[in-house]
Amino acid sequence: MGASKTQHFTDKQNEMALLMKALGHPARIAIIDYLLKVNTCICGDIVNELPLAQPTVSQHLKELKNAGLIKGNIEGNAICYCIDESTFLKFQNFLSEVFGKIQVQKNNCC
Amino acid sequence: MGASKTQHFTDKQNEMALLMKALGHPARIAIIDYLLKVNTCICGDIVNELPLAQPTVSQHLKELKNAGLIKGNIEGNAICYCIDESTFLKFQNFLSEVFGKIQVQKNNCC
DNA sequence: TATCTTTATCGTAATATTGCAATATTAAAA
DNA sequence: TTTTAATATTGCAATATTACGATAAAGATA
Repeated sequence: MGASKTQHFTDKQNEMALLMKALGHPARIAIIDYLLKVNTCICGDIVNELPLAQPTVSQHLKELKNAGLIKGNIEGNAICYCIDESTFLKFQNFLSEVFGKIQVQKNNCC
Repeated sequence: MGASKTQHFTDKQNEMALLMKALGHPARIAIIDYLLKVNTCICGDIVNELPLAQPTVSQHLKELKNAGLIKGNIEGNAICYCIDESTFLKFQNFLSEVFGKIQVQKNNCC
């Protein structure tokens, strides 16, 4: 089929999965890496940083934006992109719960 | 095309993306949630916990196993699955770096 | 205004993912 | 040995993703 049966899962599970999926491509990880490295908004040179054609980069940026992981504002004839910290913090909270449970995992037989 | 150009990205970026991708489906998040909830290995009732057919669940389990997020051992005529803590810890380390950089992000214009 | 620069969108091809019915596999139980 | 139970694999259809050339859109610049 190809379409996930999202209606059968909790909102939290779906939300978590969407964030993970948005980061589930090396180009999008690279974009986030870059935005973190420069530690500021980027108005213009993301395309040059990636080994992909401009339409492809634009598409990846769109997906990150849809997931709420980055923000983009029009800035003259360029677009200014940066990390959306609030979504990352929410993501971090999700993951803290998960990792917290892992710490106390016991009785493994595998 | 449909195939990612993984060769152009760093090993770390590709590794991170694969883990994210493996968790980028609500059914797989639900499987991890369940394994964490029961806090032990599960030999048998994962299929009943999910609103999906048995072959579909089996496929999701395979993907989680390929990504190293869960371990599975043959246990009689059942399979015993549990969280692979070492992979999650590696994942957590990756993410700690990312979230650490987010904390000090400044000069945002968006 | 005409041109340049930058980013987005459209269209399309190649490939991947999701889901399940049917079937296979494997070991326990009868 | 036959049956039962649990999980995996195969095969397929529907849909999604990835990538990019061509083109559009929109502001800057000459």
